Amino acid sequence: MADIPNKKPTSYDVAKLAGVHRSAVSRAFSDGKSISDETRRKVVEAAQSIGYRVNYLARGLHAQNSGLVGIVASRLETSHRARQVKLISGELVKSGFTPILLTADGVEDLRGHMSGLLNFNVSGMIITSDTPPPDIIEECSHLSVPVVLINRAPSVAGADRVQLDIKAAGRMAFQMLHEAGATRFGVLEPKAQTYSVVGRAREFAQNCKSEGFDVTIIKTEEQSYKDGLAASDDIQSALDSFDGIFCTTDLMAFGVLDGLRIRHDVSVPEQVRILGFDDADQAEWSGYNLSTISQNIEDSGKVAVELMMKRLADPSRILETRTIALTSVHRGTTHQRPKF
Amino acid sequence: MADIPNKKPTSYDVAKLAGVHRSAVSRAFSDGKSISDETRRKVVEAAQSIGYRVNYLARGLHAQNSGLVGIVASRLETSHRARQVKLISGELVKSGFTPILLTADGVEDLRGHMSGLLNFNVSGMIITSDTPPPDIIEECSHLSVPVVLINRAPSVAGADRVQLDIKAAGRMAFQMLHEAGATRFGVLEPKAQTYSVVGRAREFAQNCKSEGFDVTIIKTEEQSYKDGLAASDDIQSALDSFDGIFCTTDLMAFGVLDGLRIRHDVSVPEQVRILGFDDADQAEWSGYNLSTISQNIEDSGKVAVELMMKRLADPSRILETRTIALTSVHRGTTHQRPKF
DNA sequence: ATGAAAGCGCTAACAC
DNA sequence: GTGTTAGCGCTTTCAT
Repeated sequence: MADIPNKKPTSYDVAKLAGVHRSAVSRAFSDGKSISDETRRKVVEAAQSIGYRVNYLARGLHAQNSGLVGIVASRLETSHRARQVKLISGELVKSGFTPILLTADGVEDLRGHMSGLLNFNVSGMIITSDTPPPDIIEECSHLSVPVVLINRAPSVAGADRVQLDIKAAGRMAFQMLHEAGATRFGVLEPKAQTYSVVGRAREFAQNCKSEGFDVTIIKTEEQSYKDGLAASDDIQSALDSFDGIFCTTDLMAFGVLDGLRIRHDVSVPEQVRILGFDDADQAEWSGYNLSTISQNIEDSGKVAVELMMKRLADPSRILETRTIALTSVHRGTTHQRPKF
Repeated sequence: MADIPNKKPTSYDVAKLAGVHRSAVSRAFSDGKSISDETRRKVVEAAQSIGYRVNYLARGLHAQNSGLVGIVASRLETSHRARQVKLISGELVKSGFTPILLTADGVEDLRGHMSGLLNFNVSGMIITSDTPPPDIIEECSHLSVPVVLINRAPSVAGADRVQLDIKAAGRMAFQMLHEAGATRFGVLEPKAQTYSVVGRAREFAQNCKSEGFDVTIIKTEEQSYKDGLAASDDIQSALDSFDGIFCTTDLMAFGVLDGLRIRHDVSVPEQVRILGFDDADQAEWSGYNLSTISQNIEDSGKVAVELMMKRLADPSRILETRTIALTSVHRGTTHQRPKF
């Protein structure tokens, strides 16, 4: 193994060694080609001996695409997103693709990344960061590169999408809190435009109203732990107005819980019921035991890849939006004290 | 628009449109080539009008590599790892590479992924899952593909590595707990072989002993929240033996804290001081306020990419191991009650 | 500064 | 079943 690492061996080198033609080498490494067992054996052996491997780049030059698929994700550091990306990545690999992961926090990143991915002749893109600018979506569809959007605003056309059912989310949140005995509702709504988060806040409020209850919208800057912590002050300062709060992300719910219990000595769920959204890993930790709504991201990963493959198979098929089921997760912050 | 998405435009199409040769198109899109402003303008214009983009796959066929870099990560769903991957991915992009993300939970996955990456002529790989089998490392170095290992056992040669200073970690953990007044120590050590985690447990124990203190090793199955929770029972059942516990991952520390406080009504840090490791996002949440040791993963991402690029530039340079600085993070579980 | 031509490593269509 | 021959889209000498 003290070889000088020369140039990488090519199919030509293998052919020479095995005493066959380059095309035989190619056949040996592709399925369903007509080649004798004997030849294949010789080729594989020769290949192994010099450490040859098919160059997918060269192969992809011939096929119209590379088998690479771009994933663009934001806020990868959150439990929910990380799990989602892991799943998507796994699904892609399972289907024979190779995932390129790019993280984008902001539309400009996204645009740059999508543009860059195009240069790699990706087979498709799965976006779970921001909503891509229409012109770049346009460009993708022009180049027949499937784009699948996960939980992004339906403001742009030209992409398949997988989405949670926002209306169902709002309704489910209302019901869970209501069944837990709440009648004076509050909901956390981030100022930053995150379509899906803001959407469920609105739907929730809508539900409360149409059922004849009061709702207070508590504005937050963003949608993370510290925003929930800040919101807990608002809640405390008007505690009489609330006995049920829908925190539109689990992260905010954790902040609210910590703020309420530690800063303000408010007891959950006795004084206020708290409901999250996402079913982050921490939701089931004993310290939180948070009731929440789960997005079934296992499905969403599968579905995203499925939609991509369908469009790959038939680029002219009608645009599809698939809805992901929600599951209510009843834990300690809505019904009773956490039990251990 | 309603164009039929034909084949993707090639440099030839652009050339024809701009009235120049294909090579001029190539020059227009590479830096530092001699081409007149006038020609470049024409080319760029023509390219834009038909939506041409350089095909990196074809380009990479010529250059010996693709600009793709593989990242193989395990346990992506943990805050620590997700942050790390995000950073590495960002650093790579900043340096002009494109990250392929593969998640591997287990050595067999790893082997398969590394092998697959080789087919893409990746410029390098950054591994932060398991320790790769020697033969595949061997193959990489034979093909002059740099491999950088992050916090993996030094049992294999042939790869540059970035590592936290295990000895320093053990010492720092001892000091932090000792300075917080602990004299009867415990340390959580996962059975599963995770080099870095087990290593710091051992070093910690070593330090306690050499300073003349008792240490109890508390075995855990793995290294996550539920393992910490389980360990809290062991701690409780021998509470007199402990007043300072080093939880070798933050995740376990959270479990220990929840178990101690909720299940067993033990107060931290009065009865027992708790120290974590990683500085996960949740460590600074008010509910935990966990004292811990931070790995400065910002650095580790940068350094990993740097090592990769250095080896790319000079494949024969001597193998390098870089050590990442540690920072002690004093919060509420070692010194005093959390304040708010 | 530009065009011509060769070739990166592989696959596919065609003969035999 | 196997060899031959064209390319896939791009870059890079080498002339001019």
